Amino acid sequence: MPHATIDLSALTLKCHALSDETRLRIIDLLRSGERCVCELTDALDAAQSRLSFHLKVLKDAGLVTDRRDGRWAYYALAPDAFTQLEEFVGALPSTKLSVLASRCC
Amino acid sequence: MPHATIDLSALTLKCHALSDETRLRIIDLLRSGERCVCELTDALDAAQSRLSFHLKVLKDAGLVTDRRDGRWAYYALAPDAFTQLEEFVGALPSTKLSVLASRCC
DNA sequence: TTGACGCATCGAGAAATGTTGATACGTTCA
DNA sequence: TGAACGTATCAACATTTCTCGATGCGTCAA
Repeated sequence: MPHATIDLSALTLKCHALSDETRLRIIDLLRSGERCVCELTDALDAAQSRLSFHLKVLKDAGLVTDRRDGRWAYYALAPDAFTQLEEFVGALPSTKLSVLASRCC
Repeated sequence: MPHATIDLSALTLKCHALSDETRLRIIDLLRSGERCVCELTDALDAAQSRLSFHLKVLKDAGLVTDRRDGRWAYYALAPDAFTQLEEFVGALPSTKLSVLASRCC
């Protein structure tokens, strides 16, 4: 009962999403505003299916949002998610995980 | 030349270290002070080689330090590393990756 | 010096993650 | 309607990560 009940999946999802170079580069490109997938494939010189895969990881983690416009899909950062994760990482050395997991992300 | 020169390994190492439930639980146990490996194996009910593996991941990421005392190895959190990572995550949506990578972590 | 202990490391296998090319789906425009 | 486009998804494979048991090394105590 002690730790078996804590759900850490939301936390590990977010951290995992930031643990890949391609995804950090995507975030870097979205810093200046939303981009469609084709702009990202051009900028990163990566296959389109690869970008879709990584964008899904980022979206499932809640770090980006997507928007459909005609045949284009635009992705943008979700700044609040970064703020939450920032607080989580900062509090990690001093706050009980059970508290963080329930409060955060 | 644009992004090929940025070394993101230190950043991805740290984020990857936080993307695993076992390692988050280790951090949770180290919150109240340093612990030897055998205390962690007891608390987490995990094989000793498994703990050593995850402790190495955390250590390579710079999130924990280790200290030898006789036949025991004591691990402790490295709070500064969490502070740095906290700042990195918070700055990510607004600061160029090249700047973050060179400054941070 | 020998044996028990605590820990790191290794190899092998299992599981998860990432990549690639192909295909399918909805949209736009002729 | 049909063809070109942008994107998501899939299957297959490659790569990485994790787990487990075994082994080896240093330390301590008898």
